[in-house]
Amino acid sequence: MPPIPELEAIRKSQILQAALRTIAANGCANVTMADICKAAGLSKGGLNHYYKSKRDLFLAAFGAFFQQIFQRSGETMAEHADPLDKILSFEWLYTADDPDAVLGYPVLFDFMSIVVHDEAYQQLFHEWVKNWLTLLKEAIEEGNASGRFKGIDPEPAAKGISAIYQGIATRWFLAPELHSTRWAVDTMRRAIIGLLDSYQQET
Amino acid sequence: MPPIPELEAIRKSQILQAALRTIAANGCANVTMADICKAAGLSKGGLNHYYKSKRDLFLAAFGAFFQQIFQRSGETMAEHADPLDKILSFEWLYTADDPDAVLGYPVLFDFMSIVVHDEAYQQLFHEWVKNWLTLLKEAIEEGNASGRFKGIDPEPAAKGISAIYQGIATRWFLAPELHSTRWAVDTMRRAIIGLLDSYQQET
Amino acid sequence: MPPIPELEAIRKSQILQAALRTIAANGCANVTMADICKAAGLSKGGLNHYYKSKRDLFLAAFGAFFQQIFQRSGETMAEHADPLDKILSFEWLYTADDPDAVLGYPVLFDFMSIVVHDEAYQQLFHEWVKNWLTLLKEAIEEGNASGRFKGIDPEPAAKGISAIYQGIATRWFLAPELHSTRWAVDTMRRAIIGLLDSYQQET
Amino acid sequence: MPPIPELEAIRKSQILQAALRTIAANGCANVTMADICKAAGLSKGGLNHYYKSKRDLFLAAFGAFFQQIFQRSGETMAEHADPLDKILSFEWLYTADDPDAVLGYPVLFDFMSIVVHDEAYQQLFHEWVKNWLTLLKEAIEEGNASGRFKGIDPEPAAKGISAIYQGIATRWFLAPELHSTRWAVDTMRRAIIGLLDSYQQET
DNA sequence: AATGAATGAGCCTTCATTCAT
DNA sequence: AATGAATGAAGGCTCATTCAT
Repeated sequence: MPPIPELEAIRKSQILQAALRTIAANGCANVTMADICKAAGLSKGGLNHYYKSKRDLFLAAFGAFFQQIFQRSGETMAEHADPLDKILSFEWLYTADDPDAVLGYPVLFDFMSIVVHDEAYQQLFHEWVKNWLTLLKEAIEEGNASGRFKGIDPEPAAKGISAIYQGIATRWFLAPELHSTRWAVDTMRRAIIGLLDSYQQET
Repeated sequence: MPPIPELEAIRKSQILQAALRTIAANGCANVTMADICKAAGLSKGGLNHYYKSKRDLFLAAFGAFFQQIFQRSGETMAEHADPLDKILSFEWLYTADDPDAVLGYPVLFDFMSIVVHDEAYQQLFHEWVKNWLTLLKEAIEEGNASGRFKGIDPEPAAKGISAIYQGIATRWFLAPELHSTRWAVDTMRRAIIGLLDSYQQET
Repeated sequence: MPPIPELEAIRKSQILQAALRTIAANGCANVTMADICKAAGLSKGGLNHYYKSKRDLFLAAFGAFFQQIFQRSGETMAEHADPLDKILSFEWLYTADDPDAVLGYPVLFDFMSIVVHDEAYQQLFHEWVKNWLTLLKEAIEEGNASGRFKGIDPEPAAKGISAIYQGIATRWFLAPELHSTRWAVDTMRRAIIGLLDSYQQET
Repeated sequence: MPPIPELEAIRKSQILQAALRTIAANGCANVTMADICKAAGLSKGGLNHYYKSKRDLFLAAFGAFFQQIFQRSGETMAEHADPLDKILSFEWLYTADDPDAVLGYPVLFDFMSIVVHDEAYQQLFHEWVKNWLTLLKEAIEEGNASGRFKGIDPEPAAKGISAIYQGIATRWFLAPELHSTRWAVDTMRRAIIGLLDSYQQET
């Protein structure tokens, strides 16, 4: 009988966070199990006790990552009352000193490059996108219901909003010399508002 | 004293295209030099004669890739007279049976995941973005000059357009079950037009 | 101060039988301590409590194995009155549905491959052979005494009988498609009787 | 174009013999690829050039081993004219200073312990047995034809002879303190002649 | 008596790179 | 210009063993 019943959960979280940190720092392709062991403060065998293979560990780590991002997104949205404000609430994505953002992008880009060739990763990506879309659709429907929006079609609009966030993020993160945070936030608002307007139904 | 002076150029192109095909098919992290040799129909030594290291080869391959995409973009733009049409002319990016698009995305996602951790790749990304922006800015300025647009600020608008293209492409390519080509094209037009409108100056 | 003094003996037997089952199923080279733990229904630490190392455990397991086979052999022999019948009583060795035979051969072949390189195993093999020879020599001497045999030299004859059993067993077990049980039993009888005859002293 | 066309065959033979030497010396279970590399005078990568995996290499090594033994057996048999002499010609198997015998047994015992759990090895064992049987059956049939033997059934007799050789070899090699070469040769002759006699048909 | 978390040495395998020809 | 044999470092994974509880 283990002295600490939650030990497994604690260790797993420890390992997963260590893995994400290491991936963010070095890039998936350059991360070795030894790196993660060191970051997690565990031996090879100790890590193996919790995750049977590198692939297992990586999938779990990415899963945890998306879980965190999703939770953060929901919380930030909930801080706003106005539906449009909710939709525009993701500007923390363009905050250079936000750890979630700064650690998240390297992980995300690595992840996407793997998605292309790996079905299990595709599945994860799928779920993440759907989670994000759910949050956005709820905000749009709320706006439609309250009269704040005029019959915006939630499905394509949510997908468009999410795509815009990601497109701007890509530029902002990968070519910061060319794309200021100011530009990112400003462009995001313009493009999203423009897109939403295009869906508004004249009465 | 090469008997055929162009041989080097021919071989290099042969190798580069083989590398790109292999990268697109397997993903950078899974590509071995042996794979590329096989695809190029050359031996290890033969390949080594032209590219001294894997890194050299990959950088050259990505360079060639961006060169191709840039040329394609310019040509497609030039087919249109209206500045807005030029700006919207990249919808071939969402064409499932376009070889440039279909082979291009895997390469691009791999590329971006490396950019995060590699300065030389950052440099390349930078140039590619700037090339793309130049094309877009020219179209915007042309529209401003002709009165088609009303004083749109070319710099941020071009960056925004380019980011929108990429954001939608990411979704369309990585989660095709959720994002139809129809949605991609439609959303791209709505978002870009909305963005441009937001920059139009009322007189 | 063990609450149940026999517990140690019970546990050890439990472990040894589990080890033998596992060895028979997978082959020594493929057996892990974890396999044996699972088969024995014990944890690593529990097993370690009784056997300090894999080597210890294996030696004990093989010892137990030979003990079982020896006992079985003696019992079977004792069922027969005639010395020749006693000598020929080992045909259970060629019985496909005899658990001792079917589980025994994999263990035995593994054992012999180790004997070649390990002195402690050699010792065990030695003892096993000697035990077997003792049984056979007793039967021969009994036959000599009763006049059933005519001055057969017990030592070399017993060794020969034992070797014949084993040679036929090897073929019968490892290449059953080529060597039927019928052939095994028939050949064993012919060869052993032929050998014994060759030792009979004409008067 | 390789300077020495036979290089591959030479290297492979080099590697195979090195592997057999190492297996004979240490036992399959204790042989590492590094051991074989050292014995073959090759690096890990060099060895990998010729054999893609340990399993591949081992199968090839055992194949070569049986090939050698088979050739040796045929040659030795051919030195004798009389069918019975041919059949009894394998006494080199009990020669302590015969390299084929002394190196061969460790390999053979290792091999048999693997046969139990591995189909590919079973196949090899099968072929080896069949080859051996073919040699023996030819001699028996020759004896039958010449009148030296009287209608001995070649199939079961050959199997019996072969089994007797092996049974005696097992004892002689694994327990040499108990089984002298003199005993081995003598017992082999007695048992084989006894067996053959049992097959002779009275007229 | 028994658990199972943790260790770390060791092994097989891959692969970029070199170099004699 | 081109081949492919050879190198050796590095990585993922296994597993016997230890030990705190």
